[in-house]
Amino acid sequence: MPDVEATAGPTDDERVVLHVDMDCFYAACERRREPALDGEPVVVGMGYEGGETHGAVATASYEAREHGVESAQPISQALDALPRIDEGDGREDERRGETRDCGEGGPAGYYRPVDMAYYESVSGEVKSILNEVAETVREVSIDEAYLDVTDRVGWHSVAVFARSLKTRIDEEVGVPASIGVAPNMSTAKIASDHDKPDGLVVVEPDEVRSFLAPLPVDDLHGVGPVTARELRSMGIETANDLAAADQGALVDRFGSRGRAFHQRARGVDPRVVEPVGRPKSLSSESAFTGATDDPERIEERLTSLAAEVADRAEERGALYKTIGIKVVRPPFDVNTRARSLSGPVADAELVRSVATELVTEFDGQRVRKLGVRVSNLSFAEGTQSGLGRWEGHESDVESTGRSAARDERSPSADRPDPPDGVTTPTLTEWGDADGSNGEADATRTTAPPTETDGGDSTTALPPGQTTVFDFV
DNA sequence: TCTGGGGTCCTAGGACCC
DNA sequence: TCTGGGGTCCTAGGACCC
Repeated sequence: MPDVEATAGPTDDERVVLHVDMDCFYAACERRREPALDGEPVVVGMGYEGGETHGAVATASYEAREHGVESAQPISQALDALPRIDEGDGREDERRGETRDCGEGGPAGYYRPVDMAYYESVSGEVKSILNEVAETVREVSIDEAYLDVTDRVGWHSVAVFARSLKTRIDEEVGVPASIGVAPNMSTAKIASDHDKPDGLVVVEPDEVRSFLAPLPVDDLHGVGPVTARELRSMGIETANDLAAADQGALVDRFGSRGRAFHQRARGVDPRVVEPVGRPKSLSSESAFTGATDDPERIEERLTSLAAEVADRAEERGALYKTIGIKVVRPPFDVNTRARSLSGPVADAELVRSVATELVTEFDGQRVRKLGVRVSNLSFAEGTQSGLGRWEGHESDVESTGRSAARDERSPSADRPDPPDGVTTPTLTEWGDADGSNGEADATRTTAPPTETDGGDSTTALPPGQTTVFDFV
């Protein structure tokens, strides 16, 4: 986070920031394609399949929330609070108890599994409207974005502007949004949340302090249950208390976050609205139905997670230098292990083999959830097809001398072997905006690849043969 | 409360280098 | 053998967000 002093450009008072937050987005999407759900309690479950009881609540409509269904709640618990409506599709017959017929009286709701592909497409429609009305848009998540409209709208007309944006999203896309307007991101975010659903709250610069003052500290972005509890133990209950607290004491207790809390409680947030950059990591995880210590199930699951992650990295043109796993043991013991390579790679088989090796530490232990993650990402300047090409990059070898790991997937049949003693560049450009990735390895070298020429892809490797690779 | 999945950022200690 | 201090990278864990 930049320092206040270090931030160039307009001061807080001069910026006009919108936070657009879709209301119960997943449920709204389900309603868009199934209008019969309008006005009904709708629960969208993650890791949930129709008729089942496992998984967790991703989104509950306000009607469902009224009956005690909450976000992140286990589906089994949601079903206790709000039984499932029997939709007569036959799936319900196998289940016991939780279903209630519509006519039976008592509240009941519609349950749907998450359909990310569909929600992404709806989100894309919303985001294209946002990008039309503002020059700077930061897409925070599938259902949330910040807009800086300082150059387009003044405080006198921003309410009208926001109102018409809401209407446009509703009419053109068919999902409701709440909007908060304020001189900075932190306050705009709180404002959008302040009158949900279908809210519109404008906090002008001279109202910021009084708007924030009475709010409980939990309402601040970045203050979760743990921090809120600690703040309360310091006698700090509201944003006003936090604003009045000694910043030094907050920093002592919360480190760098302490200063941000203090500032935001005072309505100061130096962050500038800018588009999100490249991802920093990619991961896939998956829970077992009940814990398992069966090595085959674990291996199998790990293999498919590794393939998923490698696929997604490839789609995005990402190379990774670190491969890691996550192992969650009952009751909820989270363990992570990671290993860094000597250079960035894009190699699905390597992800699998490293993940498999890392998980051996947990052999014989019961596992409830597994994850695979790649991090330390770097990106090719152009497309993935530019990776691993040797021709024409001799000069790069000299200038970068980089320890690029060999890219097993790259076409190599017609590629001349690199000269002895130099490394194979996997990228023509190492453009990382901040130079934080890769550059540090510039002086290190790795022996040229010695493994067999795998032909055109890793599939040419015999089963069980892993890539020859030296770890740091 | 029997807890899903995909991320970000921060911290702390250790290895290693100069 | 014991003494620094600065810097970077790596790993593991944790809080938080949607």
